[in-house]
Amino acid sequence: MPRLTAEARRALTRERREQIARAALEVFSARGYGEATVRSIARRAGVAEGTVYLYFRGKRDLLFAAWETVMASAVLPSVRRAEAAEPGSEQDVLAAVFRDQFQLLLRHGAFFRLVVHRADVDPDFRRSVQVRVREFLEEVMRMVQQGVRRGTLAELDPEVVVRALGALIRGLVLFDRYDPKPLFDRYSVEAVAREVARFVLYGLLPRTPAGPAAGGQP
Amino acid sequence: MPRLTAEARRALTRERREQIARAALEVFSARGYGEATVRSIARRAGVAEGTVYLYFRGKRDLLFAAWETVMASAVLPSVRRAEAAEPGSEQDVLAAVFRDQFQLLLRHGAFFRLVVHRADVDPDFRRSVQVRVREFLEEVMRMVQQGVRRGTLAELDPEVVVRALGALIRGLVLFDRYDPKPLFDRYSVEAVAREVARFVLYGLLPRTPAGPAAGGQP
Amino acid sequence: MPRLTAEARRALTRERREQIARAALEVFSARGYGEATVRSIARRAGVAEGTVYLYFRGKRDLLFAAWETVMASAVLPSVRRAEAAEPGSEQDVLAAVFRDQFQLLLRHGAFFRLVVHRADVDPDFRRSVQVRVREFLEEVMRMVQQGVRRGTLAELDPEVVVRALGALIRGLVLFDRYDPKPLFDRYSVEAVAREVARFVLYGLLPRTPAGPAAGGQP
Amino acid sequence: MPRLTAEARRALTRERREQIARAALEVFSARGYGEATVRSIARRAGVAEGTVYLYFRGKRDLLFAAWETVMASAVLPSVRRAEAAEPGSEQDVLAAVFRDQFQLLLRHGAFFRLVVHRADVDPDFRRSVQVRVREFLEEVMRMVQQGVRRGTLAELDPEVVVRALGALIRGLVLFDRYDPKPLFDRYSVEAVAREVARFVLYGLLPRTPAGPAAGGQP
DNA sequence: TATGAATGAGAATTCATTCAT
DNA sequence: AATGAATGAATTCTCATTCAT
Repeated sequence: MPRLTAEARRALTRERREQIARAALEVFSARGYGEATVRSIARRAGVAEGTVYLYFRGKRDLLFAAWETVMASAVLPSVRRAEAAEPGSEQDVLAAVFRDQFQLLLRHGAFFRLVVHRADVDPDFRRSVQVRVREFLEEVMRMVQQGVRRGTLAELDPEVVVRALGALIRGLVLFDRYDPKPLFDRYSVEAVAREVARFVLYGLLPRTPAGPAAGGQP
Repeated sequence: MPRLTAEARRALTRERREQIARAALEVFSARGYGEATVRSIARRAGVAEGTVYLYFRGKRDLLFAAWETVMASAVLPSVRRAEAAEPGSEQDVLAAVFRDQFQLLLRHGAFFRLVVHRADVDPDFRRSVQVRVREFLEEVMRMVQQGVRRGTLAELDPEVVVRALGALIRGLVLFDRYDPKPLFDRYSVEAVAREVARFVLYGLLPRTPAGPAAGGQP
Repeated sequence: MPRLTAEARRALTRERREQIARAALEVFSARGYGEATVRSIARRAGVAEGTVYLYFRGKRDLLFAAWETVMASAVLPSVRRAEAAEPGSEQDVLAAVFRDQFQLLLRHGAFFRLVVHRADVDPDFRRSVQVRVREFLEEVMRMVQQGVRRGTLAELDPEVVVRALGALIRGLVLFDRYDPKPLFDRYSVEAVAREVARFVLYGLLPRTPAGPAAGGQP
Repeated sequence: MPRLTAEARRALTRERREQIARAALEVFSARGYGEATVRSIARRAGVAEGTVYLYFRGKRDLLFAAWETVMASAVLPSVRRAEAAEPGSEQDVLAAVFRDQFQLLLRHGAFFRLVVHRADVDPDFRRSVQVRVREFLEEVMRMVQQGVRRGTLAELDPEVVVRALGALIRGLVLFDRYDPKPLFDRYSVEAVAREVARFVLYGLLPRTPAGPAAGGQP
């Protein structure tokens, strides 16, 4: 005897699903995949163990859901937003993108590290991850190509540069935790983003006129 | 009455240990930590299950051993070797370091991804990882500082730059696997190393044809 | 949505616990602690192996539960019951206590022997046993002291006498099994109890025919 | 190439056996049967694990050997010695026997408790134990019967009295450990033996002329 | 004889999943 | 839909025993 419209019911169901998925995200982040138990996820979501199986096929399915939950908190928009909002210098746009990415990765660091590993072990999950990575890379790629076309970026191989930038972003944050003196404990996200942007644009070589790269700048 | 000298015995023991540690490395890399069973490790090492426990305290200990096995294949020396062997341009040294690191990470990619995750879950293991990361970072730091002092490198914040380089190196390789069109499937390690070095030295901004960036191209 | 009231559920849970504890008691009695397997206990209780762990923390916990199960079948009340029900001669009261104790010990002989040993090995379990032993000794002590005060018992050191009686009771039954011609195979519990009471009251020295010791014989 | 005579060799072998059996006794006493490992016994005996199997068929055999080791330290002689050395009063003889038994049981308390339990579980071992128990009981029995014949002991059923005395002896010591205020911590072996002998001879009834047993004594 | 490395059977315990209520 | 008790497969680890040296 349904008292709710089909739509209201579907909304409730979706909400319940998300509630459990969020719980899974938290538990996976804290304990890893193998150590996380369905029971602990159910408890954190405030439902019974059996209930989890009404919304998900099993533990594995919970990982997919947790991943989608994280990705739903906007990876993609960041690039476009940055382009739109800060049409200023190349450097500003770059710094903004860095900042957004850093924030996302920082919030879910442990989970990303789990994902990176888990994708090795579970081919289906790997495909799921790759979809998102591709989307992100394509965005950055477009941006770089545009810069090259406009003449505002050097003619480096975009294939490589794009990946280098991605690696820089993810790597800086994901590995920071293992750093004896973690960067993000000592510098603000803003500051790191600015400095990395400088580095990414001008490289390591000194900019004095005597430097080997001197005069090469417009 | 031992027929073997104490030394010969110790050598055999060490060899056995390494044999099992290598098997653990392989199984962990292929299956992850939770899914790897001591039995499968024993089988791959060609010993009985119980034998594993003669050489290691338990499954967890096998992870530590696998990690040491990987690190024993020289992370650290690579920097010094590069400096010594190629005293030429800054760019050449850098490219050489990149290349060595890439090779190590590529060989044990899945295991590094496991390590990165596992260190989140197991605090003791995290400490074990941090020791090695610190060693590596200190080496690179020395190199960068030297460059700055000599005036051959720009005055960027070394704290940040060092981490950016580390992230670049690890990130490029570790995440390549999740790339829809993996870089290292299409370019040689050598080529990627060269292009990344160019990027790292000169940045993304365009240079005049006379700049040294151009000289790096055939 | 539980179909059963919370109380009904709790009753079922208690019943299940007791069912498994009884099975544990039987298996421990038959095989000892080390040789008893959780699987065999589960089988005897008619449940799956995992179910045991829903009610008990582990094998060790089963031993504690079995011990409480045995002690729940009233050690302590026997003394009071005897005093209340048979207010007649000292000898009759004593015989009644002996009889009750004998019956309890006989029913769970093997388990008591296990307990006596197990308490050596497991300090926590020893404490658990001591609680019950103390309770029993205090009861008997009260009885003896009362007798001395009334002048109906000789002025022996009660500390020693109490323990002698305890030893007599437990010892007679527990060690009977190792007797080549077990006492309790040949005499009724009643008969042994009567004869031991006579011995305990009048000692081994001979008495004149007029002595009360004679009156106890048909 | 035997350098020793067959006899000398046999002596060495016997010594080795005893050395290992003593080690077994110690380890069994400390840890129980299930928890004792052959390795720990070998270590304590100062030999290799494999060596144990040259002298004993297996772990079970070590228990038999430990038991024989204990019994070899004279249970039996005590009664005869007592009779021979102290031909005085009945009470003195009894006290002497008690004393000897107490001492033996106290020295190997934990082991006797293990034996008492172990005999339940292992039928062969039970038979081994019964042989010794029988020997002891027959000795005491002879003593009691003699007393009765001589008219120095009351005409109690000797079957029962013998067992009561045995239970008293073993029980007092074996269970003392579980006593909240252990007797043997507070009284000397001598004192307990004396008081128990008094009890055993005269019983619990008061000896004043007004007492029910009064005048009953020769 | 003596050794101790190797074996592998067996035990306790955990936990994803099912299903009667 | 929701529950959570029950299941039993699978895993880690121990240890008595064997056997090549």
